Amino acid sequence: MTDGLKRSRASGRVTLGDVAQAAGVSPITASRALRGEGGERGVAADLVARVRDAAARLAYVPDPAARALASSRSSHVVVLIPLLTNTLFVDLLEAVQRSLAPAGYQTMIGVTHYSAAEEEQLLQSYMAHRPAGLVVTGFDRTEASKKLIASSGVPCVHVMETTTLPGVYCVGFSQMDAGAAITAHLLAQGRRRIAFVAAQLDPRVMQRLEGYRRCMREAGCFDANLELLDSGNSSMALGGHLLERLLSTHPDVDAVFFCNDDLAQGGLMAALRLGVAVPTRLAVVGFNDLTGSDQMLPPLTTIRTPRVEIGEQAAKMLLRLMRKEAVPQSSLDVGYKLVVRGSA
Amino acid sequence: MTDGLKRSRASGRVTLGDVAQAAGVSPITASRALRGEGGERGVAADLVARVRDAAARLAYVPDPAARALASSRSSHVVVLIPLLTNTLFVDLLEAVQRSLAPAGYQTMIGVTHYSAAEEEQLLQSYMAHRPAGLVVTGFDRTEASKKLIASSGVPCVHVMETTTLPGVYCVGFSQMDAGAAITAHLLAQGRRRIAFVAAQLDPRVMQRLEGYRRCMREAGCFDANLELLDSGNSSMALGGHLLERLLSTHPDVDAVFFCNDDLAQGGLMAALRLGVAVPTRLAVVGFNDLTGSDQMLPPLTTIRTPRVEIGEQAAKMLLRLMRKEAVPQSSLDVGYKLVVRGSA
DNA sequence: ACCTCAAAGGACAGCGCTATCCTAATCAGG
DNA sequence: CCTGATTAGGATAGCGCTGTCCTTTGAGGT
Repeated sequence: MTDGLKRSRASGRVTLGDVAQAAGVSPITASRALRGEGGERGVAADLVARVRDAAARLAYVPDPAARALASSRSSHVVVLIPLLTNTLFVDLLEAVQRSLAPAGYQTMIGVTHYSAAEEEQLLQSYMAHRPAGLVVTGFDRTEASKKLIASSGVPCVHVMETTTLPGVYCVGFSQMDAGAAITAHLLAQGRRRIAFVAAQLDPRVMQRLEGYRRCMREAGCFDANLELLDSGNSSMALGGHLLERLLSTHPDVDAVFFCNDDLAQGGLMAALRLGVAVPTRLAVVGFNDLTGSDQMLPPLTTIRTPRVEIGEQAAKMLLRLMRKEAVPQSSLDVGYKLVVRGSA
Repeated sequence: MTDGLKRSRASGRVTLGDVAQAAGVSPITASRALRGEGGERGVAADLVARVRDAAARLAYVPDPAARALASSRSSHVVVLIPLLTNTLFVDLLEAVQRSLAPAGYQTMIGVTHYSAAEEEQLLQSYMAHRPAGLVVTGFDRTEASKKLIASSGVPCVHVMETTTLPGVYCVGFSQMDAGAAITAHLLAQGRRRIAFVAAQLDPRVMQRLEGYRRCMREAGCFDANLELLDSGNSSMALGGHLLERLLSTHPDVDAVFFCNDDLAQGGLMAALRLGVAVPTRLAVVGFNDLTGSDQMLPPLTTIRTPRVEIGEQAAKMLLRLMRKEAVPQSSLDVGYKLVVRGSA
């Protein structure tokens, strides 16, 4: 009952109650006035102004913990990506974060290391935080994870791939089509013995492989021996090793499709080292258009994947879902782009 | 007053109260039993076991929001880094995250883009979350930021640089010494006209520059014209441009010290393109030992910066601070390592 | 046998906010 | 003029946990 003039709490923190008092309204009205964005629940404009003003004057900062406890929804958005060492996902992450921050959402990152089990565990622990939204990579996860997501009721957007399954929100592009497109480019250049070299065999890599196969079959050039799949982690060094191995076992290849740019960059450096002329003797293409690919010698022909746009669109979609607004389309294909440079 | 057998709450969530009831103790005892790590407040061992067992049986997951509200300390650790596109910081971040996760701390990332103003704003908004700890990069920040950190009482560890200021916790290494060390290596190879090429002129880059200057002066080789500083963002492309510019204006240089590996990698590719023999005609060194530097042609001589160890040690130090344990030393120098490869 | 003191467990209250129900006021239609 | 629908604002009651006392118990000293 002892009301100070400004701060009633012992903690010294400015609370919603202080703002309400300063504005001459009840705490609930202050709460509603401050939150009211868009689909607000009718608070008179002059009251809103008065509350806003009081909040600004007192430098009021809402307490996310109290808000989360009372509403059982936090201001966190959990983003689950396979790896932080692949700039692809870092770009995606940054785009999501940049798009969500202005709306007051905090991003929490989980790294799954391409492991469905690890993802499940991360989900389990992050769900305790009652996140407001969820962004996950691809569709390849355990049944338990899927159930966890579905039963939690937390809005979820899947990125990097697309599906036409109803009720599943996703932003991505067709990895298979992109794989086929760059293979077609090599075929159009007159290449016939085109190898597919891959590491880090995640679902998206396998889809690119399918695109490659489809295209090679249609051209009558398919040969299963031209596929070199390595389960190791993708890196420049591995790309170099794989190219050496490929050239020694299949000296007749005239083009290589590396499933990722870091492998391709390593391959390109190995070719330089070995004195293999690119693109004359051997055409080389990559995938993703990562940093540095345009600086190689020769510059790398690749598929530019729109991860920034994917991140932005996913954030936009998630924002709608979190606000319970209508989402125009649950599956968004943002396409890809063939970037032709010197290597093919 | 209606007590169900298992779940008393309408939300269906298993609460601490449920666990306490199942274990036959009061909620506070359950709370203490479950939290008690190390410096616990005497709860009998058998009770602890009973509570732990009950929690496991009911699959109890504590609510971070409720915990944060009641204790005014969340389980979040805020990590502020300049950039997410520099693998240096990503490695650091991942190490911190990996070290903190087992202790139950969630990492929240803030990207400052090398801007003290942006950092201040991030701090302001993140502090509302009452983080349990803080990891920040370097010491270069606004007075307001410093005050915000100090007055909040949130434990804070500074990374990448060190200081002997009392009461300031930091883990890093001497950027200046490292800069001097690699310059000394070039001098030892008989190089005399050693250029310093830099972009992204953050405080740490300037410290490397100071190390370079000190070393060059001592060797009687100092020439201010050999410094090429560019305020743009560091990238391979820029490294290439800068090397070209340098060679055209100062054809007599016999070595280049790039302040960061991405610049150096770009420089190396440019040298290949231009037909400049490395290291015969021109020695090239970088800094940080980033991904791909060992795959260049020739492989890049550089300073390996121990960002993973910095991350781990910073996390360890922060953990101690958060638990109010004694910290052996407030300033930890983890050193650096000269990695000699083909380019110098 | 008395008193003191420390240790273990519990009762109580409240962190700061919002969901939910409720009241008062406004307005159109018969 | 009355009724019922609609709206704006408020009172109440927690969300799930932990800080801060307070009570109980038993050991140890004299």
